[in-house]
Amino acid sequence: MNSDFLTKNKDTILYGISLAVLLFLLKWLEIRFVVINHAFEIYAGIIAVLFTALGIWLSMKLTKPKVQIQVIEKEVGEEFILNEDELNRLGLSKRELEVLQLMADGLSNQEIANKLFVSLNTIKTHSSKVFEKLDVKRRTQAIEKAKRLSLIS
Amino acid sequence: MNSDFLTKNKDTILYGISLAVLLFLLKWLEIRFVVINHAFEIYAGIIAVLFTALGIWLSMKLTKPKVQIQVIEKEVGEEFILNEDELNRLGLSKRELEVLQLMADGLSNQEIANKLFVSLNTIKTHSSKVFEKLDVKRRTQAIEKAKRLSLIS
DNA sequence: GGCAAAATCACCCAAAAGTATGAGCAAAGT
DNA sequence: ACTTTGCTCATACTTTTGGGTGATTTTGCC
Repeated sequence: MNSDFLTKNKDTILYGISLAVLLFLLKWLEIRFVVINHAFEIYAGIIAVLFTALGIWLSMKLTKPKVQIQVIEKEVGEEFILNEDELNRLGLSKRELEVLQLMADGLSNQEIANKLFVSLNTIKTHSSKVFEKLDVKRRTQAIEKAKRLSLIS
Repeated sequence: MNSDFLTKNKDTILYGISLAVLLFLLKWLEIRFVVINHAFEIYAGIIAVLFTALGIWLSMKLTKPKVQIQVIEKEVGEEFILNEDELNRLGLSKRELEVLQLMADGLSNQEIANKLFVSLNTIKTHSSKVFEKLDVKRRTQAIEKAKRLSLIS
């Protein structure tokens, strides 16, 4: 309760104390400059600066810092993530998957063979194994199914 | 350039003008209270309040609002939207596109012919036209390119 | 009606894809 | 040593795809 009061009115109390200090200073300077009358301008300038500083400090305490929230929307792409579960379930080997991906990229069997430094026969063998494991009849079916199951990109 | 200077130094100028006004006021009050010497406290209190207000106002101007950037990731859906521009550019007819889609679905030429109630020769003709317009050599290339260009789903 | 484009169809042929069968080799596991 | 798995390769054959040529019909626009 008591500490609530202090916390709640912290700024008010601080302002009050600051003002009291400054007013005391003002009074003290007033007494001095009533006596030494020719330095009146200096006295006035001092209180101006002091109270400006007080105002700045007070303002920073009173105003909550403005937080401007800027929202940026970032589109998340279609990044391909291999479906390892399905891959293991179907039992496709690394080589078979490799051939399947190149098939989907539009390469002919001979082109795939050239790219992988093997013979055309090897590619035909892998293709057959892929069709068997995917239970399809032709490459277009294999590609469609492999993309659907996230086996290839 | 001139307006740049004004915009950039807006706060400084305003502070300067405010200070000038207040100093003028201060000088004016100074002249009056030199004459009427017994109201010195009132004069001191006035400048205190005025410069406090100036400080508060200045502080609000000087502090920049904090900018907090919040990034929201937005998932791009899988919804197929036909790329009509590309379709028009390539000049694919409705029928050609239809055949291309069924090709990508994994159907053989004969199966496509059956589905569309036309002869195998018709499908072969449409295929050839599709390959020509897409500048590809085989169906796997046609499919890959058509998907890339959002012509088929 | 005339014209161009699209759709449909036929036929011939070559190339590519797909099937069937078999074999060899290396690595890993039992 | 034996078995299993994956990769590689060959041969013969069948099926499908794709290119070429040509024709007819339908559709849409002026």
